[in-house]
Amino acid sequence: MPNPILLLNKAFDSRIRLGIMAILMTNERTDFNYLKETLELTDGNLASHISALEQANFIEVSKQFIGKKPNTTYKATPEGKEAFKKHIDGLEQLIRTDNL
Amino acid sequence: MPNPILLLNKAFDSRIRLGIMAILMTNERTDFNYLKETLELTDGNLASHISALEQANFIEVSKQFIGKKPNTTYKATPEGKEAFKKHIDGLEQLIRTDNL
DNA sequence: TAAAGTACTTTGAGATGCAAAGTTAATATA
DNA sequence: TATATTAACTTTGCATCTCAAAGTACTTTA
Repeated sequence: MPNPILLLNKAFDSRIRLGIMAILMTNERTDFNYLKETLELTDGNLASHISALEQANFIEVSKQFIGKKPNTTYKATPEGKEAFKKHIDGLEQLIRTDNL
Repeated sequence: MPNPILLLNKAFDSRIRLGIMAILMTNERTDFNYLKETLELTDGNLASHISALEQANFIEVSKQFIGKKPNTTYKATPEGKEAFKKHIDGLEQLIRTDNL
C-alpha cells in the first residue's frame, strides 16, 4: 500500500478551511459575513484562514460596495477546486482502502 | 444551514491521525512498525500521534513479545470507530451540502 | 564486546490556532 | 460637528501542535 497521507492536502487539515472550501464549491460566490456566521468564527480567525487559502491560490478575493457598504466576496479558483476535489478523492481512498 | 464544522472531530484534523485510524478501521490490529513504514513517519512523530489518539480513548495499546522481541499493537476502540465514522459522515455532509 | 532493533520519551525549534483588541475608512446618527 | 456604527481586517500574544533528532532502556545478534 502506498502512503495514504500523501493523498491529502495539508492546506485542508483544518476543519475551518475545509468548511470554507466546501461552501465555495457549492456557492459560486460568498461574502465575509456569510462565512463568519455560518462557520461561527471571529473576524480575526476567519480572516487568517482566508488569507491562508488565498496565499495557496485556492480562493480569489473581490472587494466592492453594495450601496454604501463595503462588501468582500470570495470565490474558489480553478486550482482551489481541483485541489479540494483531489483531497476529497484522497479521503475516499483512505476510507475505502482494503489495505493489506 | 447549521455550522458544518461541528460535524467534524478536531482529533482528526491531522492527516496522520486520519491515516492511523483509517488503517485501524480495516486492519483489526496493527503494530508500530507497520504504521511507521506505511505512513513514513519517524518514531517520535508516530508515537506522539498515537499517544494523542490513546488519550482520546480512540485506540487501545497492547504490548507483548513475539519470540524475544517486544511488539506493540494498536486497535481502534468502539468509541474510536464510532468517532471516526461520525467524522466521515460529517465530511460527506460537508461535501454534499447543497447549502443555501 | 559491539552493533542493531523495538518502542518509546525528551528536547527544542518552528508553525499554527485562537480570541481579543486595535485599525482604517466609510457612513449614520445626535 | 462629534460620536457611533459597520465592514473587514491586522496585530498581539499566548497556547497548542508538529516535527526531527537525540536520548533511553532493554534485548538480541554478530
